[in-house]
Parts: sequence; structure tokens; C-alpha cells
Amino acid sequence: MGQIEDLRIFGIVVETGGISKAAERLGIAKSAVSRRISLLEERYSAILINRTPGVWDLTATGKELYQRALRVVGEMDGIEADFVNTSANNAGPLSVSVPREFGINFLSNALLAFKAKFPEIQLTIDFDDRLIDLERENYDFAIRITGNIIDSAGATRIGTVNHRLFAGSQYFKTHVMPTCLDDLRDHNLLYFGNARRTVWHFRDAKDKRQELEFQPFLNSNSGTFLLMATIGGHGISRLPDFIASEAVAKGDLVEVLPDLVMPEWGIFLVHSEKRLLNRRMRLFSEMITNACLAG
Amino acid sequence: MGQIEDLRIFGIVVETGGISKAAERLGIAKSAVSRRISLLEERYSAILINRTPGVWDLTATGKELYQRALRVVGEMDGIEADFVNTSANNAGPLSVSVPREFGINFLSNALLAFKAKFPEIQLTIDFDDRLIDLERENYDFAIRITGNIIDSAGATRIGTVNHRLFAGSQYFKTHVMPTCLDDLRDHNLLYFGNARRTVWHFRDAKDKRQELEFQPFLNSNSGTFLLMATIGGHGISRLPDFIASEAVAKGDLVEVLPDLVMPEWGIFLVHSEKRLLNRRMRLFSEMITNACLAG
DNA sequence: ACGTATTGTTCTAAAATGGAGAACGGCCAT
DNA sequence: ATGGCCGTTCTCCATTTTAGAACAATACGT
Repeated sequence: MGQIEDLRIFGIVVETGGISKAAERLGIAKSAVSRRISLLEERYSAILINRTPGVWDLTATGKELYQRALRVVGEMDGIEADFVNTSANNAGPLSVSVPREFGINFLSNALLAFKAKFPEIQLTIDFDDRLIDLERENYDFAIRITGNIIDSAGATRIGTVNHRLFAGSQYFKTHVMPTCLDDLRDHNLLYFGNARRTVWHFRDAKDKRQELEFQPFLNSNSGTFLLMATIGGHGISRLPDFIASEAVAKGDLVEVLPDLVMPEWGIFLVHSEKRLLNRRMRLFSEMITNACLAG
Repeated sequence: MGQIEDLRIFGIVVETGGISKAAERLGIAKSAVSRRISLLEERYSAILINRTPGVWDLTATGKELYQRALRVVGEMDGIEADFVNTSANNAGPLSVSVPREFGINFLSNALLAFKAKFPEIQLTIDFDDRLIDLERENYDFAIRITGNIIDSAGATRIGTVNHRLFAGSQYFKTHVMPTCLDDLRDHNLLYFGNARRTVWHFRDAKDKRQELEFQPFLNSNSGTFLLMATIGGHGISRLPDFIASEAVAKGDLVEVLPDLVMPEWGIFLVHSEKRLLNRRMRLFSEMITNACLAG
């Protein structure tokens, strides 16, 4: 029987206004309650409650200890609520912002499996590419995919996205296959984004930096659309694994200049630094990390 | 062995980076430490530390629990520091503002006895009649004597001061003894304060309100000075018990119009509402309350 | 005043808990 | 292979805690 258990009992004694009533609420013998209070008074060398039959009077010291006890017991109950493993403890909301196509193409199964495993978690997934304010918009997590390193205590790198150049499988029946970077200028280049001119970065087989500045033939913020355009023979595009992998497997896409390596992008799981992770967040974090590592 | 004791042990295991080192620091067997950690992991259904000989790795859950544990253990240690009765826990400052003459005449012995009983308390007593700002001037308590009720959560009424009218024992050898309130106008009236005209309030034997408006013959903010002037035959004054009682006992003063009752003043012990009472403050509060009740 | 009910305290025996120490397996350096 | 150190698990025993009974104090009704 420890300090905080004694304080918990003391609190209930104060609230019920009697040893017998507290014993009833706690489901233990009144003699045990009486003894815990006496031991507490002994430890603190102070009468906490003046109590005889007919007289019940919380002392000033007792009042003060009660206030303090409420705080520490509340803190302890919060820990128990967050860490003791029962499904009742998982109940509650969890909201996550996920890049649209990464979420739909790559994470759908994992997200659905998570929901099935923890039905008591009220899961909100927001498929949205915009940058969100975790604090103000009350999200627990955001998943971000970026070529930049997010240097923040609230951000964990959980995976990697690789990009490659692709054309449709029928494209080189009517076009010349490029053999070096400059050959790409002779083709329509399809760009993920919105730019009049832009740059793709590479490293060649000797690890030497290369870059191609070009005017996009087509701009789009949808990787799925660019995939379709590429498969349809409209040009050459730079696509991420999670968009391209299935079409590659089906033979709808062929890789262009496979010796050129493009910079990896990181998948980051971000939460607000001002929040302690609760249990649901922790369960989600573990799941999503495993899903991205397995991907 | 309770929840918080387990968390305390867990914290030390994390900080020392090993079961054996923690056991050494705690002065208990490593098997006991190992068992407490295992029980904690069982309770929370989570591995907190990956640990085999040569591998020591705090898990994400372990990291989070450690942060939470620091907080609740710190809170508990604060309570123990404030409530467990050892002189080491009393060490520290205590500063009190006391009305000058009330403090010197009435509280000196109690204050000195308190200091003798708790030599580890750094006691600062400021004998000063001005109103002080408890927060800004960093006082733990102020004692105030006033005819008004202080209605504040930080103020406790701890006693009463009664005033009476007095003259020197030789005064009525050369003056006519007053038999009613109006007779007082024929005498020099000595006033505690600073006024051109002022009022004394009374209740007579029938509990009827009476008042005397007068121009003071002598103004002073020192009750001790007014006592001396009264004993010296310079007039009639209204004096508080704590100033007059000794001279009355010695026969140096006689009471004037004893059937008239003046309003009681209250003695209040005031502390800042923004502060939790620490142990020293509580000890002082109890002492000063008993001293004023006994007075 | 007396009897009854309720309260909190204290005591005793039984149950529960927790620590110490020994034995064991794993890992690392020599 | 050997020795040292680590953490784990088991067993025994000492300590703590609890339940229930007995008792004293108080309040209330007759």
C-alpha cells in the first residue's frame, strides 16, 4: 500500500464525510480505512480530520492535503488511463491528416486494418495535401512527404519515397528511347506541381549530381492523373513508388534512364510538440510506422 | 508497494541505464528492481525497456511513461516535503508583517517561542503599521487589526481586540468624573490617528448606538505614547486591551464610562490567495492563532 | 434514565505482498 | 574456453495489510 493509494483513500474519506461511507464506496473494511488515515496522520504528524461519533471536522492541514491529493491522484489516474491496456482506455477521438494520394494508394489498407483492430477509437482521416496547423485545427497527427528534412521534436521519419522516370509501355514504339539526360528535352515532360519552368535533380551511376531544367508539357497536383497520362502515352513523368509500382508490375509502365537516381523523399509523422502522446496516438504511431517500413 | 513507488523505481532505472545500477542507487536487491519493472510492464501490457545483457533500449512507450512519471513523482515529492514532519522539511524562510505595537506588546513572546521551537525556520518579522502587498513584497503573512471585516479567502480571523476609555489613576483628583457620553466633551480627548475632527462609536447598556464627535486634543499613531500621556494625566483616551491591560493591573489606569461598549476589532491573519500554504506557513498559522485565542 | 443504532478505534489472526539471496542463462572481452 | 557482468526467475521468510470482532462514544427515541 503506497503513498498515492493512501491519498486516494483520504480523498474519498473527505468527500464522503465518514470512514464508514468511504469504506462502503471503496468496498473494504472500515477498520482498514481507519488505519490508513491514522497512518497518514502519523506520517505527517498532523490531525487531518477531527472525528468522533457525531463530530466531523476537516482541519486546515486536512484541507490543504486534500487539494494536493486531488492533483497528484488526478495525474496518476491520467497515467493509468493512458497506459493500462483495456479497450475502454482506447475510446476517444484520433484525427490524422494524410496526403491524398499517398493515403488512398498506400495507406488505405493499413488505416482500415487499424480501425478494425481498434473499433473503439473514433478515427478521422483527412486526405488533404495542404499544410495544416496541428494545434489550431486540433489534429493529433499529420503525415508529410517531403524532400526536406523536418527537424522537430514532434516529427519522426517513418519511411522513404523513391521517384523514378517512367513512360507508357507503348510510348517507345513511336518515340526514341532516351540514352542520356539531355535526350529528355526531346520529349514532353509531365510535372507534378505547377510551374512554367522547373528542375529535376539526379545522381548518375558515378554519384555525380545532374539536373534537368525544363518547361513542363503538363502540370498536375495529382499523381494518379499523371500516371494515367503517362500510361496513355502523353509523355515522360517522374512518379513515386506508391503511384507507379502496380502499373510497373502490370507492364503498363517502363522505366526511363534507370541508372539515374533521384533524391529520396521522407515520410514524416508529425505531432504537436505541445501535446503529450496519449494511448491512441501511440497505437497509431506504431501501426503507421510499421506500415511504412513494410511498404 | 504502490503505483508511485513503482514509477519512482522506473525513473531511476531509466536514468541509471540498468537494473543493477538502479538497485545500487536504491539500496535494494536487483531482483526486487527487476520484479517491479516486470510488474509495471505487465500492468501496462507494454515493453518499457528492451533489456538483455548488452542491449539496453528504452521503447517509445517507456519514454513516454518516463516523462509522465517525472511529473507525478515530483508532485508527490512536493507533498512529502510539505507534510512530512522533520526539521529538515521546515528549513526555509518565513516572513511576516505585524502591526508594530501589537507585535511588540502582545506577540513578542509568542514569536520568540516560535523561533526557539523551529530554529531551522528563517524568520523575518517586520513591525510595520503600513499596508503591505503580500505578493509584490514577498511576505508569507500579514497580521492586520481592523474594525472592518476582511472578506477574502486568504484572510482568517484569529482573534479580537477590545477598546475602552481610560484616564490616569490621578486624573479624577483634579477633574470631574464623566457620568454620560456628553460629559466627555469637557475633557481633553487623546486620539489614535490623525484628524481634525473624528468620531468614537459606542453601544450603551441598552445596546443602543451612540457616538461622540470631537476634536482631538492630541493625535498620535503610537498606542504606547497615548498610554503614557493618559497615565500622565493629559486626558482621556481610547486604548486597546493589549496596550492597557498591564497598566490597568498595576493601577495606573482607571476605566471611564465602563457601561459603554466600543466595537470590537478583529485580528486577521492574511496570506496571498495565489500561494499554497507551505509547511512553515502552516506551523506559523497554528501558533499565531493559538497565541491570539489565548490572549 | 435507558435502550438502540451508528460511528470510529483498536486488537488479533489470516492473507497478501515484497525483498533478499541463490541459481541460471546470455553476452562480451580476453 | 573462461571469467565477469548483466538481467531473470524462483523460493523462503519477514513484513504489511486486511477482515472481523470487541469496544467506547455519541445521538436519538421512548
